[in-house]
Amino acid sequence: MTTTATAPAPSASGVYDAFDPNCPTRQLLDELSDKWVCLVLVALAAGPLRHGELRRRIRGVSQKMLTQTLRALERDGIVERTITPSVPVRVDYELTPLGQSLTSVVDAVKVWAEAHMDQVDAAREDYDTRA
Amino acid sequence: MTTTATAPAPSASGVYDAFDPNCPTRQLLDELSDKWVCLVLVALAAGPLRHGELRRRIRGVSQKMLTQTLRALERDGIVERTITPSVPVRVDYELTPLGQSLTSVVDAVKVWAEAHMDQVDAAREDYDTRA
DNA sequence: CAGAATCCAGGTGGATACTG
DNA sequence: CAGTATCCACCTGGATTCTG
Repeated sequence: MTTTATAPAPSASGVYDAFDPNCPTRQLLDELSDKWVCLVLVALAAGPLRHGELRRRIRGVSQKMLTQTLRALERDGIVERTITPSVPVRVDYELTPLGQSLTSVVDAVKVWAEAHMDQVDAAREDYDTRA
Repeated sequence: MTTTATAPAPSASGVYDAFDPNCPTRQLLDELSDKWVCLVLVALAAGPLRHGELRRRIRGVSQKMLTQTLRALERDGIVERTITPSVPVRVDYELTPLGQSLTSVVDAVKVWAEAHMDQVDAAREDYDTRA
């Protein structure tokens, strides 16, 4: 054996399956299935942004959640953090190539939500009135 | 005015924007950005499944979360629930056309996670050792 | 401006037991 | 089998305060 000391390998081979609760992809899927992750990535799709710019773009995120989300994404190699040691420190975040591939995927979820909101609303109304 | 009694319209027009914390799509995005939603939809992509079959497929879901997830999806018009009043009641769940369009989208997230797990792992190791 | 640290209310979700 | 109802431990995440 070379790697995996604690993490139980997908299935001894190289096959990952998120349906398996012990597969590491299950945890990754959970991490990516997040409102903030989606919004952060989509916001960065247009280009690098500073911490404050992101907060202004994604209205409603607390500073804590934004930092937390960015840290996790940075650790996963999805986002890159660049520090410019100027007087007030300047920190920029931008998508890595890996991050760009993920962004196009999660962006679709956001787009879907915005595109089908009306249908969903109609369905809810129908469901609720039907009791 | 015709509809929207309580919900604040997107922006008086028909433009939805999940970046707006008051836009209903923000809440919808949050609802869809869920591990279980993703797994349930992908599981149903292959065809209708019963409650128990879903539980067996998505190992690790508690019965409570599965029911809760299915109810929300049903209300949103994404999943359809069919009851067959046999002796032990039979309940089948299947994707609606709306649900099918969403499934192809969230499936991509699951696929991405499974396809890039190695890269993410490598990035994490690098990040952690670099301290 | 970026972010680390604390405090803590409230939501999340698992386990368990019970109904039809 | 499908589903509801409770109980409750744990975690999430917002607000606040403080540092470089």
